[in-house]
Formats: sequence, C-alpha cells, structure tokens
Amino acid sequence: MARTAGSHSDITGPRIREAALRLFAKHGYAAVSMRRIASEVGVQAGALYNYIPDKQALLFSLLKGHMDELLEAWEAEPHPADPLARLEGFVRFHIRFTLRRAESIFISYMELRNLEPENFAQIEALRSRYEGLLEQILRDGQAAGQLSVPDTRIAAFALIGMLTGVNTWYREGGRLSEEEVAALYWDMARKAVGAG
Amino acid sequence: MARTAGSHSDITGPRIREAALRLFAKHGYAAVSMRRIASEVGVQAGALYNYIPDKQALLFSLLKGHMDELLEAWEAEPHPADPLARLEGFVRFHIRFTLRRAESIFISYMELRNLEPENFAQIEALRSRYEGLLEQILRDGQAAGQLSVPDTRIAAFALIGMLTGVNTWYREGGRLSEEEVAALYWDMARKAVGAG
DNA sequence: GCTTGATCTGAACGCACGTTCAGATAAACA
DNA sequence: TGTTTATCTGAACGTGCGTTCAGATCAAGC
Repeated sequence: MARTAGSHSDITGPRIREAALRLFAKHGYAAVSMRRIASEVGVQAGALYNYIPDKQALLFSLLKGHMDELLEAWEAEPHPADPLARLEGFVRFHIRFTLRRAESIFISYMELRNLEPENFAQIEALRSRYEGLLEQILRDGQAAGQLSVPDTRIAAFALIGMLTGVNTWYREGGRLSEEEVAALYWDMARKAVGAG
Repeated sequence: MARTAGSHSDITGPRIREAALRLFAKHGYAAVSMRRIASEVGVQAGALYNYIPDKQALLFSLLKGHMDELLEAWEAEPHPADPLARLEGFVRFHIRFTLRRAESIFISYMELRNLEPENFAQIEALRSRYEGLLEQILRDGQAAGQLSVPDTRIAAFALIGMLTGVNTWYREGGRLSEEEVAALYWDMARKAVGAG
C-alpha cells in the first residue's frame, strides 16, 4: 500500500488546506494534530510535508490567504462616490463575507495568538488596513455631513464588532436569509453612526 | 525539598485559578500545559490535583464562575423602571465588565469549543440567559415606544457583539478612559436601536 | 517497456502531555 | 514535645505530538 491511484499534488494540496481550515475552526489550532488533518484528507501524516514546511506555516497560510482574499474582494467591489452608499456597501460586503467564509473569519479572530510574532505582525497589519478602510469611509461621511460619530476610530471598531458578531448566532437554513440579515444590520449600523 | 514554608490551600487554590485564567487567555486552553500552570504558581504539576479533578474541570470552573459572577453582578445593579434607562444601565454595565474582566470575557468566548458537551451546554444556557436580559429590555423599550428595532433578538446580538468588541482594541492606560469608552458606546448603541 | 520523478507509506525520533502516587515535609494541635 | 494531617515533591505511566526519511508506488515521457 503506498500512493493511492489517481491522487495528485493539485488535489491533495487544497484538500489539506480545506481540512485544516475546518478542523482549526471547530477544535482550535492547538487541539488539532497533523495526523488528524492527514486522516481527513485520506493520507498519512508524513505526506502533508510535501505541501507545507510545518504546522505553523499551515495556519499562517490560511490566515494570510483569508486576509488577502478579503482585501482583494473589497477592491473588486463597486465604490460609489457617495460616502453613505459606500458605507452601505461595506456593511453588506462584510456581512456577506462573514456568512460565506464563516470558518476563515472565525479562525482569523481565534487563532491570532497561536501565530509566531513575525506572522502575527503580518496578519495584524492586514487587519488594520481593513479596519482603516471603514474608518476612512466614516471620515468621508462625517466630512460630507451625512453622518455624525464622536470618534471615527472607535465607531469603526464598534461597527466591525457588531457585524462580525453574526457568526456567533447565524446558522444556514435558519429563520433569516443572508439578505434579511444584511438589511437588519445595515439598518442598525446606519442609525448607529447617526445617518438616521 | 517538599512543601514550601508558608503555603496553604487557601492561597494555592486561588492562585491556580488566576494563573490558569491568565495563561488560557493568552495562549489558549489546549496550548497551556498543567506543568506550565503549576510552574506559574511555584508548585509541581502533581500538586494541582489537590485542587481540581482534571484540566477540563479547571476550564469549566473558570467559565462557570465567570458567568455566575456576570449574572449576579447584573442582578445587583439598579434596575430603573424606565426601559431606556435600563438599556443605558446594561450598556454601561457590559462595557465595565468587559474592560475589568477582560481575560474572563475573552476565554468565555474563545474556549467554549474546548468544553465537553455537558459543560458546553451549561455555559451556553447561562449565556443565553444573559442575552435574554438585553432582549427583554429591548422589547420593553419597544412596547413603550422609546425605541424601534425591526428584530429585538438580532438587535440584542448586534449590541452585545458591538460592546464585547471593545476588548479587541482597548488597552489600559490608552487614549480613552473607561468612562469615555462607555459614553461613546452608549451613544452608538442608543442610536442603533432608534432611540435617537 | 523503461526510466524518471513526483507522491505517498510506514516506521521511527525525541519530546511533552495529563495524570497518579508513594513518600517527604512542615504546620497545627495535643 | 510528639503526633497528626494537609500539602507538596519527584518520579513514573502510557499516550500522542510534530517532524524526518528511506523505500515503495504509480503516472508520464521517451
């Protein structure tokens, strides 16, 4: 028994990442062994090391990939000139992302502390950039007189905290659709920043 | 070398809980060993088992203790008849608790998944009770016509998410005092639920 | 059909884990 | 002062960890 028929690098590689993402989200990085990930992929633990240098690099790669995808996806969104429309776009975008990439969002909040310092700093920088995007929208809206918050920085944190919170209660197939959730949160977010 | 002079049960016990809380919050339950906790207390790992049956029980005890303290502290607060005042009380109470018991709040969100099923169910029930308190306030406020939210349940989740988010950025001795943070969040929370 | 190279197995490495326990120690009490 | 008892040590247990690697296997190119 050795290599299973029909298995290839371009299949196993992604499957390792998918399995790791799912298991890390469910049990936590430290609680998931390489053997467990390998078994989920249908492979021996040693085979993982054809694809990743070590466990830490696997975690970092997942978090980095997530943040890159998040920022790129935001860039690809339409960015209306009107600050309030841009804010609505951000809220809806963030909700959508949070619901569709629930596991990625989850581990990128939970597993930060399991990153080695250099890795942590990199992810933290990307996160700050993302938070900065929202803060800039709020500043523009403030300057345009469309909204009023006492502190744009804190307001950005508050909004992101509020929006990201959906993944603590949202379950697919539940009472509310993604669109309904987005509408509810946009209503509250809009009011919260005084754009009644 | 055996028992260190002057050490007693009523000192070691709490110190174990304090060390475990701090270490779990910083590195995560699965990443912290019993030997590490013991060394923090200045004791050998075996000595821990004079105070707790096992590691899981230690985690559960910390989370249960936190939830009990949270609910009891809320009961001890004044509960004005006016729903809007009660909402303000809740927001300020939650911010205060989140800032002062940062580590407890942190692990009671992060380490839920490391609880065995029966333990998880217990903590989850207490958490639901706490969320229910806020939802009831929102319903009362709605009935009194003082605020307007499309969905009290979701609004409760959104507010708690927003408020709890402070512990992702707040650092003691930073730019804002606890009182200033509370004021900022109360301003946004009040507007968010349409009590402009 | 042979060779090559990518892919995987299976066993092994040293290490750290949670937990147990017999024995040592010192504080408390007679 | 002698005895008791709560408290802690230090070593040990079986287990599973992340990682390495020599050798087996199979797909592809000639």
